[in-house]
Parts: sequence; structure tokens; C-alpha cells
Amino acid sequence: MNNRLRVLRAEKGWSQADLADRLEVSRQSVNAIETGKYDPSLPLAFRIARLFSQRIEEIFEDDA
Amino acid sequence: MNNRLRVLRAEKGWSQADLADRLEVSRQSVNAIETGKYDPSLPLAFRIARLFSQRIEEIFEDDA
DNA sequence: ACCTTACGTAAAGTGAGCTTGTCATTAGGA
DNA sequence: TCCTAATGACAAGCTCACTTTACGTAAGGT
Repeated sequence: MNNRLRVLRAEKGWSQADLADRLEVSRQSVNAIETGKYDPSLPLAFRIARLFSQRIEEIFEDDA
Repeated sequence: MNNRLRVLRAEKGWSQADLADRLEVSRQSVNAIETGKYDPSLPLAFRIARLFSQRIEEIFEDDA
């Protein structure tokens, strides 16, 4: 599961900690998702999509 | 997190077991998602959306 | 040289997504 | 009446999504 989170975050000029605050998750969770260590839960994916005003499929892309 | 899974499945005339086979999950997982016991993982949400040729946001709707 | 910010990462713990297995109920068909 | 299919529900167990805490490092500013 690839994602464009790092790019979207950079466009906003946010640090991982900034993004983590807005998503109400830990900075480490943001880092883990960006570096592809694991996929977010569906509710968190919704929050991310809403924050960037995009569809989930525009941000996340599953390989399968 | 509400979802339209039961309706979509009914439109196809599939049993929960039929859908579970196509999604490669257990019948209990389909049942639990339909009855709102928990949300699917993001990869599973992608599989569901692809199976019904709809976007994730068209099938799942988070309350938050 | 020192401080701060940002990022990566690791260990340990909790909770949710998913499994297999089982049982009860309802409805239909032979 | 019996058998089967479909569904709902529960329990126990596993993996992983996520947490907190913490440490190392690289870059910039003073």
C-alpha cells in the first residue's frame, strides 16, 4: 500500500508532528505510515482524506 | 462507521458466504462488518470498493 | 560549542481486525 | 417432517494498528 502522505504534508509545509496533531495520532504513527511500515485504519484513512480534501483512493494506492 | 454492504450484496444476490469468498475473508468477518461490529482494514475496504466498482466513500460513511 | 527542530527507529504494551469453531434460529424445499 | 441454506451471535486466539517512552542523528541558529 503506497501513499502520497509525505508529498501532501510537504505541500502544506507541515512537520510530521504538525500532521499528527491534526489527525490526533502520535508522530510515530504518521512516520510509520509515511515510511510504509503499516497501513492506517479505515477511520484514520478517512480523517487523512478529509484533511487534504481528497478521496482515499487519491492518497492511498494498494498494490493488490 | 455506517456502510451499504448489505444493500450492495443483496443487489448482487449473494449470500454472506458468497461475498466472503470473493473478498477472501471469513463469513464471520462479512457478517461483523455488515452488522457494524467493527470496521474493515484499509486493504479490505479497497477490495470491497473494487468488487462493487465504487469508491470507498460511496460505500462507507464515517460518523466523525 | 550549544540548543532546538525534525526525522527515523526500537521496545513494550493495548485494542481492534480477523480467524476457526460452535450453536440457535428462521425459512424453503423434498 | 426432515434436511439444508442463510444468518446472527459468541468465544478464544493471533496478528497488526497504534500507543507511549525513549534514544540517535543531522541541520540550522545563536
